[in-house]
Amino acid sequence: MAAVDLNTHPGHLARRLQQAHSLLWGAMVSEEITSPQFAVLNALVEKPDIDQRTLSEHVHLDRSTIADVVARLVRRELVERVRDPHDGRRNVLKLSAEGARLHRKLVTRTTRMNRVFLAPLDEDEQETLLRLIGRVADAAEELRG
Amino acid sequence: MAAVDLNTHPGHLARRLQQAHSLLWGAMVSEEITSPQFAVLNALVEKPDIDQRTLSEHVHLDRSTIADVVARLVRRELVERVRDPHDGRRNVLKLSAEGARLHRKLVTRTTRMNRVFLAPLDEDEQETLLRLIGRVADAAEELRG
DNA sequence: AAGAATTAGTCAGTGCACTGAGCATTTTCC
DNA sequence: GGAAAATGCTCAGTGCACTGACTAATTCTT
Repeated sequence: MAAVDLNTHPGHLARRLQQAHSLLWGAMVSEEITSPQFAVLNALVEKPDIDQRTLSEHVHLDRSTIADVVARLVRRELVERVRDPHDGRRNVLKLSAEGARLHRKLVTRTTRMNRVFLAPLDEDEQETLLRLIGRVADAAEELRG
Repeated sequence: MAAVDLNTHPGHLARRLQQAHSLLWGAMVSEEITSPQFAVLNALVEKPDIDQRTLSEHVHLDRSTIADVVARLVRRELVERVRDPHDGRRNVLKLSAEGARLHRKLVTRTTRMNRVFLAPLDEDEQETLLRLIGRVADAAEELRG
């Protein structure tokens, strides 16, 4: 059996896309805070005082990964994590003042970065790309959601 | 500053896409061999006897990561790695018989999996998605290639 | 031919991401 | 009210992916 053309494999392309993105992120947004960490900060701006499970649904990461990412943000004092007094299983999360400040700064940078990242495509193509990826990801997550 | 809609962020979508893919891969293709490992096997079918650097260009992974992935394939005896007698810096890689056999088996499975993964899109949309991702990834890799 | 520069690979360190097992705390059901 | 089920989190283990520092081998330059 002959070799396959990996450029027709969405998984391979997705990995390349993500990799290219994280490289550009490091150059244009932050070397300290990663894209998943930003996703967590952003979710906490939108919904303060949520627990880790709810957070994990919001940013589409599993509980273990969330625990790791949050631990790093806590270590940097960007997020506070306290046991919920009403339910001893939950950790309640909230942004620190520093975390909120950093989020504000990164929002403008990510906006700029996204423009550069998608610059090879025209407006319509950009919109199409985001929509199509969203549909495939939604459907696949549905399969074992 | 208000929170941002992560669904307009290509990096976040790319991560979700890749994650969803690797989940489906585990279910439909193999729990033993990962998608990057398959990419390496596939590259060695196409170009036998290449060294790790050349391989890393083919599958778009950096040298450290390639070394890890190849080490796992060597451990499973799917790939052989020997020092190039003509150039003592290089490792020459080749598939074992078992590696070639496994590659054949996985090619049919990945084809089936890709169909399922992209099923939410019609033919045109599938082709568009792959083309657009490819263009963005190519351009971004170009920036610091 | 000797020293400098380049090239291939390895290694340590960090971070993302999953699974599966286990622990503690609710909640549910009798 | 107490056993069983469900829920939230943690921990160990594996794999991908990068950077930066290092080693060894080859090639280039003079």
